Amino acid sequence: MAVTLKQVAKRAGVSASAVSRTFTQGASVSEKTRKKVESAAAAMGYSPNFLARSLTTRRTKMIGLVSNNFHNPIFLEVFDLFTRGLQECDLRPLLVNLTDQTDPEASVKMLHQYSVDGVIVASSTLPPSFAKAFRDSNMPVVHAFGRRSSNPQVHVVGIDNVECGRIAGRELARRGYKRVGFLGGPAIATSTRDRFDGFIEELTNHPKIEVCHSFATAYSFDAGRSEMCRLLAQNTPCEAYFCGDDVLSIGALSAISSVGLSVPDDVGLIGLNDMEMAGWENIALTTIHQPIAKIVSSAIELILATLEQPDRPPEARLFPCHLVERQTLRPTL
Amino acid sequence: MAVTLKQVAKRAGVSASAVSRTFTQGASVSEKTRKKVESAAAAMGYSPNFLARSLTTRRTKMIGLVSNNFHNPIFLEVFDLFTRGLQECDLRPLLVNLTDQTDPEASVKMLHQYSVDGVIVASSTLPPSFAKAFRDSNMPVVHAFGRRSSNPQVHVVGIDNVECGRIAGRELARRGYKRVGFLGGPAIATSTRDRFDGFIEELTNHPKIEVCHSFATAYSFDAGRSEMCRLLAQNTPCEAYFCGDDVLSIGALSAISSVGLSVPDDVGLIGLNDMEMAGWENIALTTIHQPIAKIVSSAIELILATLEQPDRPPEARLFPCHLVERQTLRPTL
DNA sequence: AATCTTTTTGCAACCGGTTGCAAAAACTTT
DNA sequence: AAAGTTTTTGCAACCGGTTGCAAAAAGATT
Repeated sequence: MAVTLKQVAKRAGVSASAVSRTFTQGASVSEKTRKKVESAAAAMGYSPNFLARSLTTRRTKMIGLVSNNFHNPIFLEVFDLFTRGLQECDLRPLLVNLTDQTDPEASVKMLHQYSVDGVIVASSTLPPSFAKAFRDSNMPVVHAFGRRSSNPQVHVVGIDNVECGRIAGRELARRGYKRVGFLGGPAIATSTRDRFDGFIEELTNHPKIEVCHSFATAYSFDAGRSEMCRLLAQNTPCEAYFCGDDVLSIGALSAISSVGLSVPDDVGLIGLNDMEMAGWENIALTTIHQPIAKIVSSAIELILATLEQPDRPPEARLFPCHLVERQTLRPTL
Repeated sequence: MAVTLKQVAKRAGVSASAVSRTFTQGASVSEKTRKKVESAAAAMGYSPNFLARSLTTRRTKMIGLVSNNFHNPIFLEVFDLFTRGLQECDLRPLLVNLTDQTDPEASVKMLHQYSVDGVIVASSTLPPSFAKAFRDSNMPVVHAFGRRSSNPQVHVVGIDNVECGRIAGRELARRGYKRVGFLGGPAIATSTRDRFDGFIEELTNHPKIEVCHSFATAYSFDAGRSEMCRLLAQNTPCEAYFCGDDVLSIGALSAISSVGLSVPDDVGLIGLNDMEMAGWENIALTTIHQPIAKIVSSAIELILATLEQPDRPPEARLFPCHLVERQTLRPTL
C-alpha cells in the first residue's frame, strides 16, 4: 500500500541508494539527482519508513516514558512538558502506564523489544532499582523525580526531598506551631520517606515542638482526605500539617472544611509541588515549589546526552525548592 | 549488542525459521525443537525485535494517541484509561501532543512513518477534518470526544453535545432562573458550539428566560476565571451559567467567590464532564456527567475492530449523559 | 514392509530501508 | 589531452526478522 523507496527509485530513474541518500542528512548526492528524487517522491507521496530505517541505523528516536502517577494532576503538567520537550528534540514518547496489575519486568522487556533509544522513568514512588532494570537491559535511563541513591547507577533528576522536609519543618517552627504533623504519601514511596526524614531532622532542633506522623495510601485527593478525616477524629489533632504533596493537601483541606474547621485558623497546612491548582483562588495552598519544568527539561537534556555517549557516568541533578506563601498557614507570630 | 534470532538458532542447532516459529503464535513447531529453542533463548536472554517483525507482519501494535488537551485535568483520567486499556489489548500508545506550534500535518506524516496500526484522536476541540487526515493517509482512526459529522468519514465516540446543552438549559429553567448565561470554551471548538446550540434550542421553549453567552479562550481554569471576572464586572451578570466544561466552572467558581459573591445563592453554576475534582467537597460542582470510561473503552474496541476490518464503515457512538446534582445550583422552586 | 497422510523443517526470498566499497563521472591541475 | 583529485553513483551485503514452498521426517493405514 505505502510507497517504498524502490518505487521512487524506479520512477526517478536512479538507484535505491540515491533515494536513500536524498533522505539522509549529510549524505552525498548531486543537486541534479536530488531534484529528480524529490520530485518523484513528492509526486508519489513517499516518506521513508522510520522503523525499517532504524534497523540499520539503530536509532528509533522513540523514548519510553514510564510512569505510575496517573492520579496526581501535577502529572498532566509533567506529561505536557515531557511530550512537548521530546517532540522538540525530534523524539517520540512511547507511554507506559505502570499500574498495580502490570509487571514491571514486562515493561522493561517490552521497551527493549521496541528498541527505544532510551527510557525516562517519571515517578517519585518507584524505587531506584526499577530504573536500574532498564540500565541492565542496556537502555539509557533517566529517573525523573527519583531519589539519588548512595551508589548511583542511573541518572536522577529531581529535588532534594530531605531538604524539602527541612524547609517545611523550619517554616512550621517559625510560625510558632507547637504540635505539628507529617501527612505523607505511601509509606514505601522514596519521596515520602525522604521528606519525612528531613522534616523530623529539622524539628529535632526544636525540642519543644511535638511531632506526629501518618501516611496516606497514595498521592491522591481521596487518600489525603480520608487520612485527614481519621486524624481529625482523634483526640488531639495537630495544629498544622506538612502534607507530602499538594493533592494530598487539597484532600486534607476538604476534610478539614467538611468538619466545620477552618484553614489556617484551626489547622494549618503546607504542601509540596506548587501545582497549578495550588494557586487557584479557592484553594490558595501554601506550598513548597518544585521546579518541574526545569526537572523535565533537564531530564530530556540528560537523556539526549546519554544517547550520544552511552557510558556517561550516572549523574544526579537536584534542583532547589522554595516556599510559596498563600493562605493555608497562619502568619508568623 | 542485542541477541538476535540467528544467534539463538545457531546455539539451539536449528534453522532461523524454527526460532521464528517458536516465537510466533500458532506456527508449526514440534515440541522437541520448541524446547531446544526456548532454552537457548532463555540462556541468551533473547526476545524478538518487534520492529523488525513489523516489517513483514505489517503490524507494529503501536497506536498513535493524539491530543491537544494537556491543560484540562480530566485528560489525566483520559490518558490513564487509554494507556491501561491499550496495554490490556497488547497495544502501545505513541503519544502526540498537538500544541499551537506543531503542524497538524506533520503529525499525520510522523505517525505514518512510524507505521502505527491506528490512531486515536482524543480531543473535543479538533475538527473532524483533522481526524480525516489520518484516514486519508490510510490509517484506521477513531476520534474520541469528537463531533459526529453529517457525512461521517471517521469513527466518532463521544457524547451528544447538543443534547447536553439541552439538559443544561432544561435544568436551569426548571430551577426558575430568569436570566441565564452560556460560558463556553473556545468559540471554534466543535464541542462548545454544539453545547451552545442545544442550550439555546432548549431555552427557546422558555421565551421568558433571557439568555446571553460568551466564550473563554480555552478549556482551562484561567480562561474560565478571567471570563467570569469580565462577566461579573458587567452591569447585569446572569443568575446562573452553564459552563462548557468543569474546569471552566471551577475557574468561574473562583472568580465568583473572589468578588465576595456566593454560589449558589448569588450565582448558579452547572458544568460538564463530572471530572473527579468536581466531586471534591470544597468544589461540589453540579454538573453533567460524561461517561469517559465508556467512551475510552468503546474507542479502543472500535479501533481494534477496525484493525481487523479496515474498510468498516464509519460509525458514531454517542453515550447518554446525565445530571449530577451537587451544590452549585439553587434548589428547585 | 510398503504406501499414503500429516507434520515439521530449512531454504531462500522478502519486508523497507542503509552503507562500505569500488567504479564512474565530474572537476582540477599540469 | 593526459593525469590526478574529488565527488557521485550503483552494487551488493546487511539490519532482524517472517513466510511460501518443497523436501524430509514422522505417523497412520493397509
